[in-house]
Amino acid sequence: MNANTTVITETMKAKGLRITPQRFSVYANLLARTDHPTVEQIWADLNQEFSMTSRATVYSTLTALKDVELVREVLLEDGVSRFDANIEEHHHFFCLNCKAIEDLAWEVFHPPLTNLLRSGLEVKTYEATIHGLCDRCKVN
Amino acid sequence: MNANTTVITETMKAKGLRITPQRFSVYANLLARTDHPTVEQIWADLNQEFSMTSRATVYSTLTALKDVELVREVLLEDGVSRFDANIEEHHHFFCLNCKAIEDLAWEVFHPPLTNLLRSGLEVKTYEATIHGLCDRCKVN
DNA sequence: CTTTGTGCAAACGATTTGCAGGATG
DNA sequence: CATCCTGCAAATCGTTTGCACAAAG
Repeated sequence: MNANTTVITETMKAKGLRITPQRFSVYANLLARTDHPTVEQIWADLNQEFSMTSRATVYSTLTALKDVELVREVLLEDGVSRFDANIEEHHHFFCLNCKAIEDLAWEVFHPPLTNLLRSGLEVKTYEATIHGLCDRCKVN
Repeated sequence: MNANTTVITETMKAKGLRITPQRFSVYANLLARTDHPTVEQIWADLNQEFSMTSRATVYSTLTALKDVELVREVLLEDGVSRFDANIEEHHHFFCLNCKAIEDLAWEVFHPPLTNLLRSGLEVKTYEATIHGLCDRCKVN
């Protein structure tokens, strides 16, 4: 049990989550990647060598992690939910060609000019998505 | 056939779309509202008095309109696509309580500070969503 | 031991698809 | 009259649910 393992376990415990091998590996997998995987991708990844978890458990684990705000759900494409263990405030870059998703620094956008909003709207949070081409897909 | 009807027909023709009663009414319905309806809502609206179109046709019409950029698809909630005939650049406000969606002026956000982006990313478009409470849902 | 999680299979809801008949340009 | 659209039903796909069993604290 290395340091990282302990950190993950403690983080989950601190949020009141019961630790199981399935939950641990779903969260560890998500923490180790930055590509905003779908349930299917996480599930495939965890079951590559041997059966580790069912799809239904991946779903329920992600719901639990979302409820305690350890992961976020990202909706950029039609028909699939993607997940992100980066819970810092940030924006997203979406490659129109290869559909890759990348995190962007929060400072990339100035806060909204709330004086331009119709009065009556109460702002809680905001976030932006930039659509474009990543370096691999760009025609140079 | 009033002026508005002509405008709608001409707009569609100009984009190379074949005009049918179904297509006309889907687009006219979407133009007349600002609430970003789902397919189900458009379909229910058109079939209130008498049967006007099938769900499948609403889907295919929206796909056609999207392809020629007369409507936009908006993804803010899980599991449903919403549509918007406002094709001007704009942002969205999403009420966390009643799920209502409102268009926001483009100027509400300054353009992204592209110098803060990882070099290699080519920006095409961007848009932001503000999550908050609308006047009806806000506790005063 | 009591509570909560797991996994399977069935259920679901939104969207897509195949195809025969019908309308459009 | 050739092409494209419509509508129905069946199919698909992501996600949820019910339930019996197993594991966690």
